Amino acid sequence: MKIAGHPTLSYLPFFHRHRQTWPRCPSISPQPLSGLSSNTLTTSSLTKRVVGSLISINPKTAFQAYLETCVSLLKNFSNQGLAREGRILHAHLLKMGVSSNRYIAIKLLIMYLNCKKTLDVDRILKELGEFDIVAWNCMISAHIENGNLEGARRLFDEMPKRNEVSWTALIAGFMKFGRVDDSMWYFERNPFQNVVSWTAAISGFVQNGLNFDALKLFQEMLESGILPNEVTFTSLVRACTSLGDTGLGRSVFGLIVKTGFEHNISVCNSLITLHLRMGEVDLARMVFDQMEERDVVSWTASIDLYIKTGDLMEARRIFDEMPERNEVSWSMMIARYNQSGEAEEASKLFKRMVHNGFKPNISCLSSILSALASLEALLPGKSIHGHAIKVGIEKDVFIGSTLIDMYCKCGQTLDGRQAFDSISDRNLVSWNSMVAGYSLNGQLEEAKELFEQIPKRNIVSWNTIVAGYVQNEHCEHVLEVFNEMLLSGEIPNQSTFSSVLRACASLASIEKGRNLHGKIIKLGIQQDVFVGTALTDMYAKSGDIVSSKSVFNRMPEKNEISWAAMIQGLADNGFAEDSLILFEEMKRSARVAPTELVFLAVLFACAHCGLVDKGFQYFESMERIYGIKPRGRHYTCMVDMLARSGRLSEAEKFIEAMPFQPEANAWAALLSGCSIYKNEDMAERTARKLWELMEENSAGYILLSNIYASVGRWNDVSKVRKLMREKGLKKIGGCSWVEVRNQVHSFYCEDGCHTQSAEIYGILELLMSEMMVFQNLQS
DNA sequence: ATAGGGTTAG
Repeated sequence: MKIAGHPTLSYLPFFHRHRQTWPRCPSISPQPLSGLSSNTLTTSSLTKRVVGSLISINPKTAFQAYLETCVSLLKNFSNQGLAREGRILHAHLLKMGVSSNRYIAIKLLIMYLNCKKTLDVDRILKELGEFDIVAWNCMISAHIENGNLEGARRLFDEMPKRNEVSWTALIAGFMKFGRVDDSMWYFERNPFQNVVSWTAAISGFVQNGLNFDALKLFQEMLESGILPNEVTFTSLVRACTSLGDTGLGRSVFGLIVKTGFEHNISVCNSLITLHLRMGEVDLARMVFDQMEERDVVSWTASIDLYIKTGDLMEARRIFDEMPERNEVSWSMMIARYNQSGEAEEASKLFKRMVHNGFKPNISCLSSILSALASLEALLPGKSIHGHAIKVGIEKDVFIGSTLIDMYCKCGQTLDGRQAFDSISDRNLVSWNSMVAGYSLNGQLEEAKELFEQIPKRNIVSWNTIVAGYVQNEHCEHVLEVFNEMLLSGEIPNQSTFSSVLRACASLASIEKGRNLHGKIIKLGIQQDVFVGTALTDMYAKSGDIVSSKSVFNRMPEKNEISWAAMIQGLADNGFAEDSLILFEEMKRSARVAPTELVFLAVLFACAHCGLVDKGFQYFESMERIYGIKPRGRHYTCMVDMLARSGRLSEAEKFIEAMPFQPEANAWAALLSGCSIYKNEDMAERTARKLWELMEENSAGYILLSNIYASVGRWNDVSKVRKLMREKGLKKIGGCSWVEVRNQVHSFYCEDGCHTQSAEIYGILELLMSEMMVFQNLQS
């Protein structure tokens, strides 16, 4: 609401000093309970308006501003059900002689209605005259705003006379709450059919996702001789946007130009989004540039102009500099940060949004919950959950699905499941999130069971379960699930291949991997970063470093994970020097900075080249140049590096000087160095340290017993083994496997695991005897 | 009566 002759902000300090001269006003705005529940109408905005009315030279404007202030207050009281404050204001208005002003009277009516003061409602209705249709219509709107559709319908039936506004209010009201059939019942019986009622129905269809029906209704409207206006077109464009039909969008765009509505601000706003959704960034920019006037919606829509070109910084600049922001602008920016993987910034922006008095709605809350999920921030997530319960939206699909994600990413699958169960209208995202949540927390059985129950699976469901098998190291089953997926008719995408290739990498199953590579090329998705990275990794892990390099070199886009895979791959395959050369190349040319993972590969390469000093240089540069705090694994790498090169006392000093508790593997690396370089004293010390750390970790015991075994200390070996048995720790058996006719056959240390082991041993014996015969013949 | 914003898999 703009007031003519509104003073500039520089007048404000003056009035702050004289605020007490303003006649006592009933508690202007109730103090917000917390940042979240604050109302958008703040005390300062009211003061500004009152101040404006006082110093305005034009008395007519001042009076208007005064009325508007009262109306804002009434609205505020009405929304919060503050009947007492409302009564005080009513008395004030009576004294000022404006309570009979029709505009004010109607607002008073709505206030009493919302505060459920039926007696006052009846009194005002009588004062206005029972046949005041506007008053009745306002009451209907107020009921609809509160979601009380039956109340609205009752009033509609009771009212002595109805006009086109009454009918349209009901049509739009039912649409707003998803009751399309009820809405159409009134639409068909409406005696006042005009553009507005038709448009209400069309936009209602669009709001409820019935885009095609909206288009059909539009056609019917044209056939019945009613001409569309700018509002009709805005809704129509939105329908095209949701349908994603380029041809349809173009023809509607053509119709708009032909009928001369292309300069309307709302039409342009919807067109910007249409063009952006169709991938026509230039067209969208053209519409935006040619607009004569722009509003919050235009600016908000223009943020995506930069998001489409991948320029998040520029989008943020637009957001910061746009002339006005509302809750949708904030939500949009928060969502974009979250989608770009900048959850931290999203969360910062959310705090600022609440601080600035904006009320986050469902969309915004689900974005922020998603951001908190990736930050694994349980407490803030819980507080948002609490807020959602307080305002009664915890059963919403979007809120519920993001709550599942948030709780599960924080390791709380039970709470996640509770969120899943409480969603009133579950969709595929809810199901997929829950399946993902289970497999993320190692509950693969629960994940499988839930996956089976999904009513209608989509590509994400399949990818989730495939990824679940990979995460939980059931790689041998991944290919079975993948085949099942193919049989179900689902076409795999880059995400699927990324997981399945990871399984092949850990199985070192080169044949399967090559086969998948072929499928990838057939589907034309070999350009994808994730696919390229997974292929590079798979070939490297399977020992085919030539193919690995060739895939890597051909990747049109590389991220930090791609570089890490190649650097690690080279080091693993014994090309440590090449690995370090590649790392230097990455620092020179890549657009991405080295990460923890890359450094781990680099340190590993140094350890295997014996380049201790260079390793130290890299280690030291991690924090100094790149701001990456070395983790336990990096320290272990360094200990290994020193121990391998025989610099045992340095290794021991290094491990003692660590800022946090070392990994068990670090001690094990040192111990292994001790056994290679025969340092009995240090071995004894180190073994004791390892003992202390080895409380519940069977891997540590195994390391220790292996090291004892390697130096022939069999007494100690049996001591360790005995201790393990006492503690109930089971040795994880070694495993080996072969691939025969697309099926992986696994063999474990314990005999007889394979179903055909008897036959296999029979054949083995036969082969052995033949070999013996052959050997005897030769000698 | 309208336009701009939301959740899941790698």
